[in-house]
Amino acid sequence: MGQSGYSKGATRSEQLLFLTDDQLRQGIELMFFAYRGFTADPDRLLADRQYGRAHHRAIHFINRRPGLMVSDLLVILGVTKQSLNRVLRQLVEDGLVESRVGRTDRRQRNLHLTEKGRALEQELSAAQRRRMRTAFSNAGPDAVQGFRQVLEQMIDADLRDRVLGWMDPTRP
Amino acid sequence: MGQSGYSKGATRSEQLLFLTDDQLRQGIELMFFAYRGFTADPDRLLADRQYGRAHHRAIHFINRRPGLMVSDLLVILGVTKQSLNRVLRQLVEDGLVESRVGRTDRRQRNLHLTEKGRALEQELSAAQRRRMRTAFSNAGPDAVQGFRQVLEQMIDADLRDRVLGWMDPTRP
DNA sequence: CTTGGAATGTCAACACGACTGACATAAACT
DNA sequence: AGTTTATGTCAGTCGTGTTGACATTCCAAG
Repeated sequence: MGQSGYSKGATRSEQLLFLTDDQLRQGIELMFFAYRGFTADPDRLLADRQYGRAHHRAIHFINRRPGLMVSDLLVILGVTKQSLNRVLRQLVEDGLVESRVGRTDRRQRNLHLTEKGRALEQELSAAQRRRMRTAFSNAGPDAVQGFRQVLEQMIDADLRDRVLGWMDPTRP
Repeated sequence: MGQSGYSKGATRSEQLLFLTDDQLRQGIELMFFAYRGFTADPDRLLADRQYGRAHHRAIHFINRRPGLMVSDLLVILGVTKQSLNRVLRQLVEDGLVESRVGRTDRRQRNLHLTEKGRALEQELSAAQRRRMRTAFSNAGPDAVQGFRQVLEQMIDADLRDRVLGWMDPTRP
């Protein structure tokens, strides 16, 4: 149960009620409105500093994996190097990110947050965690488990395994 | 249970494990990656026709509430009238949307999809539903219930009630 | 050692979708 | 008649994505 999905005692048509077009549409609209809320708090903080979501994403993942290479970040973010490079250049110029030449392969650049970068990261993620914590707390742990299961399934299949293992190393 | 959240027999610290910063961070990253997947299919279809997500959103909500006014759409989408107007003008010019003068108040414009507009809407929403259906199906109905609970809580509090009643009229 | 290719950076041009500010028009309300 | 509301429009700016072309650096294979 749980994993496979059906509550016991339901008829076949009742079992599939959660897959009606109307339920799916509500799920779609929920994703739209929830994502707006999800990004609202960091967006406000970023706007003050003339930054956008792209800067937030770069900062987030550099903080998560200090020393990661530009090429890794490109795969994670799914954008072109030109697009990422503009953001990265600003962050380096502004002293939030440090780009160190790789030790073994000196073509590579290892990215690190500076103290100033970590400070902004903390501010942004604290705001985002606050909303996530309230949502999780109000919904309860069982709901959180379901939330995770559905979102994992919504990720592109060819990215899913890579990304999930990356997010949580204690995984199959 | 469920609503209030705690599985019986768990200690207080176990009960709150789902609220650790690490769990919250994983939730945040999951939202990022899942939203990319969520928009990927429609994005491809839209790119072929030189449209973007803004067009999709307008088409979606005009289809959902035929005859809705521009001002309603502005509130739902949370953008400026200038931003919406550009998109709307294109859709009208391209013959996907019809803008009819209001019967009672002739300042208002009631928006409707044309046959051509409905055709594109169907194509876009079919692709998006396909992914949502697979995700729901793989995760199961209990997970879907949790998914909905968490996402509802993530919506801005001042929008939540309005939007939820709007999405599902069979609600408190 | 030379050559090929990978990793990275940069310049230019462009598209899109958001924003602000200012102004226009028509219709409704008072 | 004057004000407010609903809508549309023009002009400018910004952040973020794209393609295409080209340069640099450096590892690795011929």
